[in-house]
Amino acid sequence: MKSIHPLPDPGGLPIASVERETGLSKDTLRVWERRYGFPTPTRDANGERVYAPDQVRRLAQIKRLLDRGHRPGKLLALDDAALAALDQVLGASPASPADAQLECWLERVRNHDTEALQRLFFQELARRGLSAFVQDIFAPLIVRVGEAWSRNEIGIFEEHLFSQHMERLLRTALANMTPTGGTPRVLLTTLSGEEHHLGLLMVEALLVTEGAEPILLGPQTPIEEIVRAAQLKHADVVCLSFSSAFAPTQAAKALRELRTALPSQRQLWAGGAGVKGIRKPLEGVSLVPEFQELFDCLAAWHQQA
Amino acid sequence: MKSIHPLPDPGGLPIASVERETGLSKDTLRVWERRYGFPTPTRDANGERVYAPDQVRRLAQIKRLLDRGHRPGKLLALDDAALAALDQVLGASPASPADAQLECWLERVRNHDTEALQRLFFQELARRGLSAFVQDIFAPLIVRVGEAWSRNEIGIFEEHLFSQHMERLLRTALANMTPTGGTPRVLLTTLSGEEHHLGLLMVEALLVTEGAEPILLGPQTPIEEIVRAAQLKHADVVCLSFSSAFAPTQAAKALRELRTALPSQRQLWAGGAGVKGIRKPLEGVSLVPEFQELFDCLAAWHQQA
DNA sequence: ATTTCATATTTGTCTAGGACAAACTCTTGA
DNA sequence: TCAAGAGTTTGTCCTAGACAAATATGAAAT
Repeated sequence: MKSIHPLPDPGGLPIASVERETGLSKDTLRVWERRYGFPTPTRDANGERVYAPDQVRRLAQIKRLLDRGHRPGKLLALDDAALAALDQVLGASPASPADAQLECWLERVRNHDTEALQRLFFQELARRGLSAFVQDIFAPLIVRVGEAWSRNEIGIFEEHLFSQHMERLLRTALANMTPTGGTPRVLLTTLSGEEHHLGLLMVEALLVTEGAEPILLGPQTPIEEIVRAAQLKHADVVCLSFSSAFAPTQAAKALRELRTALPSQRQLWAGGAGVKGIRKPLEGVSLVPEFQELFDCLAAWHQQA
Repeated sequence: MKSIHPLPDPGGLPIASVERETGLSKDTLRVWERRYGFPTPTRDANGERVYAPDQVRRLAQIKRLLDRGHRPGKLLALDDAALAALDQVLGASPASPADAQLECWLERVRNHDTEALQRLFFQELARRGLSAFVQDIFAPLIVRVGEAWSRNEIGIFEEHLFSQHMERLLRTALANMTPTGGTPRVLLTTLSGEEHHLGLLMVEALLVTEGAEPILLGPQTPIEEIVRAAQLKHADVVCLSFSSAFAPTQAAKALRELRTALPSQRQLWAGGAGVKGIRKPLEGVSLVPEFQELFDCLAAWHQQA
């Protein structure tokens, strides 16, 4: 019974922690080491791998690029500079008007200035409305914060404080809306193993503004229970959220399983960065990598009904 | 990238799915098979394990009993009947005056009647006030729901729906209070490995009603980040929450470590069912197994200041 | 009768390569 | 421009041994 968090004495992490932090399985971590010579964990007195924090961050960075479609063979051969360059390519993408604004938010996150964040939140919410706020500010901001963390620009504490504060604000905004009786009824949850739940809140916000009725189930529901919940709550649609940490092949597998277990008249939608890695379309499953497609799905549902 | 013959047979599951559904790691599943002769998966054309749905259900049941404190060696030797019997055992709780009322709430949870729960919530909140509501209704109710789940009286779905709904209601109630500027400033979080976060919300509610200023950091913060957060946010107190699922020895170890890493002028409080198993008092750490003690701690702080 | 310590058992996670099918890339031919 | 085939890359699964942390057991001491 090895302890789960072998208190990082020298600041190195054991393989289980690295799996949790990066979303790369233990098997993958070991096989990369064997094949590509990276990462290069040291060993503790017991012969077990100990990963340096720098390498963990690098693994997280590689994982992000992997999710964007790059291949391991290429990425693992690159050095820090080339990796950072690739990271910037997409990050600095279109110097969009909102870009400077996001940087402004990010600065507040870095300084853990919760009061300023709160002010910005209500200001932008009033200006844009909930739906546009979530799409233009909130979602990109979460991505940026994740990137900033993997680049070591902010710590776990800043990331947690940001998430917690944003969750509170978003829930406050949602509390004032009355979502009863709309259609379609959408069951919202994540699969076991997926911990990120801010995505669910964002989807809930969009659904509410579109007049649908979300049924928020919280994260980590086993497939069998999702099926039962959909039936008992008379859901028209089951919508799952996948973060980029969720392995696309696992996601596809689980979706296929769920699709066969679910009565065919209930639709199945899958959203989040985690579905971008699914290339082949799955029969009877609507993939919703971007929020925009969510509106298409809603429209299609209404037309069908 | 092994795929998993997704559903060739009517319902055998590959090991990865069983891991996801039961929460037992692949390693554990394999070593149980080796040691105890259970489970007994068949093999597909490819030599890979295929688990029968019945066995998966049984594994989930075993996992529940495991979390309740039973040991694998015993459980895996039992047959279906004995296992079911163990599931029922925990039954009779002491009949307290509020007992009938809690039973009434519980009935609503069983029927996933969210509207009735919402009505009850606001009714009781208005009658008792936030602080008494949390202590007399909310906290005991969470315990009951957990028990009901482990007795298999309710499913994961009902438990999730309840948690999610209660979290929303509690946050709504908290949103209307203005917690700025109070003392002491209390940093609220859980350690890595501890997922239950409703306890944090409850503590937040109590602190707010007492005029203190909670700083909610969300769950799963590593120790070094807690130290940094306490410093940067000028927290007077660091308060951690431990659910009963958290091993007491781990908790004690982590608390000792945190205590030495934290400047001595910052107090350290540890609350929740998980600290009840800590026998020895820890120097410089206030153990707060019940909410009542939280008020004592607050009073002591004010006196000292 | 309870606490404390030392010893024995139980139990989950780690290790090592080898193997293989699915996913992906690249070529070839219409 | 697309389709089919051949070749490469890549993640997950396999076996079986090892070991430390967690827990149980028994003996000695308060």
